Amino acid sequence: MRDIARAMEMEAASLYNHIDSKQSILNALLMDIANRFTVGMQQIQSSSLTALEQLEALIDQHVDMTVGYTDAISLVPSEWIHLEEPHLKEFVTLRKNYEDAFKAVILAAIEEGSIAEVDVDVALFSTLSTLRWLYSWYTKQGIKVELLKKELKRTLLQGLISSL
Amino acid sequence: MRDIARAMEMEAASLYNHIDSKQSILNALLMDIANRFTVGMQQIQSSSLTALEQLEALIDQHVDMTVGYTDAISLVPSEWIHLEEPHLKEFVTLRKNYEDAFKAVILAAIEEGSIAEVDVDVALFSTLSTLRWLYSWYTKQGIKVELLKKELKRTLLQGLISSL
DNA sequence: ACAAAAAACTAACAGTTGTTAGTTTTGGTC
DNA sequence: GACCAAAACTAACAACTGTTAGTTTTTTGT
Repeated sequence: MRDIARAMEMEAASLYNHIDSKQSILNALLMDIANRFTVGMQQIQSSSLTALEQLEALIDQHVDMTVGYTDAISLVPSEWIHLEEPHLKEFVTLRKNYEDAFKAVILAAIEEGSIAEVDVDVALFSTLSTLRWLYSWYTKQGIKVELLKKELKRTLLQGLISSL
Repeated sequence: MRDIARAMEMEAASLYNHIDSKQSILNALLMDIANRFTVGMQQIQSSSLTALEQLEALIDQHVDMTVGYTDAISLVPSEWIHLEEPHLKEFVTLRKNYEDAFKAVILAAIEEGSIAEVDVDVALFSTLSTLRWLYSWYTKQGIKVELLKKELKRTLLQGLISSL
């Protein structure tokens, strides 16, 4: 809290005119991110895109979120564990729902024949690992957003796309 | 330190009959992992395997390390940042060398024509993201090691393997 | 059985943590 | 210019952190 205060050029105690607690900051940041991903997933689900196009849209969404909310998104891989109840349960539920929906899109893509019959759980884990860690990597690179989206879709999907 | 002591059924102060400091524990764990990966990379590099086979051997090595040293390996993605100098520099150097060697294998695989002409940096980042986060995922699954290796190689490489 | 070494213990330290209470300053409205 | 709320301040709290000093207990080798 004293680090945050110094960055805002005030005393630590003054922060409490604006926030309830340190916990509430973590919660606000994580919930904002979780809600944005949830809304984005709903929009993609209710679209008329093919499953493969939905997969591409999901990758694009992760890139946009990473570029637009880099700092908050850096909390997602590890820091969510420090949430306290009931916020922890709430966050884990949102994340589980998102993963289930993501998995359903991969399954639909297999069924429509646009990607190979891979192990869905391994594919989901592998894809999300890359997308969740993007924030730590893309800042070091001088890569343009559109190129990043293109190369990421190529790397993540080309492997999945059936070579039949 | 008091948590560690409780797990070892002793007082926190008693730990210092066995270790120098909390820092030294982090350093010992991370250096052991870093050295094992470095040695493994050297063995693979000096083998007579093709570049593609070397890539497969690297994936197998990550799986073996993840299963064999799950706890210590969980420190690698995020906790290394808390190392103090000179250990921090030492660790970062070992990691950079490993990444460079990994990248060289991907490049060699492209040159020998066994994988597609992908963006090497994106492919390296994507592959290492998955392999580094494996520890957090595989314990939740009841998956057998050999199956995990097979499916992981399929997911990570099939995407790379040229469909010509 | 005894001396020496190893490893446990109690007690306490100095520094850091998130936070509260009470007070003073700032900035906008009548 | 007075008034009031918002937001800064100072001072301090209780809990927790890694670690040390000094002491007692346990283990080991002769």
